[in-house]
Amino acid sequence: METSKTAPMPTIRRLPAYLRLLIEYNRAGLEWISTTAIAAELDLKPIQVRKDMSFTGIIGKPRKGFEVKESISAIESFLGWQRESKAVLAGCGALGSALLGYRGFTHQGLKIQAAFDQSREVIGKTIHGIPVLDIADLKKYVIENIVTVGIITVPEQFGQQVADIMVDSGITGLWNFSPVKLKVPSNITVQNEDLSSGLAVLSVRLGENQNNEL
Amino acid sequence: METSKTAPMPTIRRLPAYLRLLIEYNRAGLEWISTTAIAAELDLKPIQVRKDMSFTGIIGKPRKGFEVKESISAIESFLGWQRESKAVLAGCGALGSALLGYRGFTHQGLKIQAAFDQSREVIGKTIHGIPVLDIADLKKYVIENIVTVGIITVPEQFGQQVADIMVDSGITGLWNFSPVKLKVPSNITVQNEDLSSGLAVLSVRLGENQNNEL
DNA sequence: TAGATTGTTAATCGATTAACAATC
DNA sequence: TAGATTGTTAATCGATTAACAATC
Repeated sequence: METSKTAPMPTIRRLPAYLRLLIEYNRAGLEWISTTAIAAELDLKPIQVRKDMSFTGIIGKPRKGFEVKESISAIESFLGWQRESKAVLAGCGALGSALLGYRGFTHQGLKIQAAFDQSREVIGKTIHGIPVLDIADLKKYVIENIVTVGIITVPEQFGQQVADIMVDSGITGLWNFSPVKLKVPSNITVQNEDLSSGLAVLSVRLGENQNNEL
Repeated sequence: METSKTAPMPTIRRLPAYLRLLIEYNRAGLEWISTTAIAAELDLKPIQVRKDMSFTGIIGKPRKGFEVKESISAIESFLGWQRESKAVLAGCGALGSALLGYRGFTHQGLKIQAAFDQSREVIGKTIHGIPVLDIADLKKYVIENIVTVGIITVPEQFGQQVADIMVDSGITGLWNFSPVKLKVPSNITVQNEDLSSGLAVLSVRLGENQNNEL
């Protein structure tokens, strides 16, 4: 059976920006939004926004556009953000702590329930209201609490090790902020975040611009 | 004149990972590396690595591959990472502080010289060795120190305002971590980092896998 | 030599964009 | 009604991959 094809990754990556805008519109009391408006706001082409929206299954109305509230639900549901996934975070350094403090995740289907670290100095404490536990207890915690997502913010050299523990505990989704290519079984979903990629793009584009200005 | 075409963005985004691997190889005392090896390590196809490498201008040797040291220079030079760009960071919250603490930037052509904030509580202090100044003095500082890159880690509602100040000060590259579409003149390079995009991809892929397992 | 690896040209694949009829 | 906007099908564009001769 040929079900509706899964959305292209670039589409998936753009949806959160649409969602943010829709929520703003909703807060402002607006009931309809056109892809023309979304595109203008986000510096995209209307046709692209329309294509993207179509993947979520929502249907618009000629002349009016899309119902704001309905679109919010459609995107949230498409992304699986209406129901929360339980997550744990390993590595309470600067970046880990920053993520623990990010309140937006609650609206993005992610509930960070506990953080883990090696260091005596943070174990037992609380960061932004989230308890920090001994990393030795991670497996037990994950099994008892049916955690599905693991966030990895440990230093590079511990990345693989922590991933192994998480996978071994039954976690199936890894959000990896360490600059290591993790080796995991094929049934595990890994999403890598790599700041250097973005910096590389910035650097190259800055260089190009400088040349153009000569 | 048709100079060598500029590299595709996906290529640029992959180069830092190659660079990291090459540096590891170099540290291990290895002198040559093949694209086959790079690909195996990073879970890519050799042909893709070869194509990517070709954009940096480096030339390999049949049967041996690429000279490690030479490749490091080639990528660093391609990315413009051998000479440092001066940067300032605005917004010393959790994320901003985390970035200030990231030591890797020095090898990636980025020198964060100063941080700026609104809050009396942090102004005058130092975060990871970097002085925090009053955001009111940003313009003066940027002009005096010929800063070219601005890192934006302020809360959403201040993003545009801070970008305006930076652009007004003469900064030409913005690395934007606030989830706002910045409106800036066309000669300004903006690189947006958006955590929600990555989370969206993770969520969707996790959802797909769950379905497959039923 | 044999064979691993390179660099280049061509084919394929997938995402974006254009075109346009349908709708209110 | 006129015209803005939708949804869909087709064309274009750009990145990835395949094919293969050249090299050491």
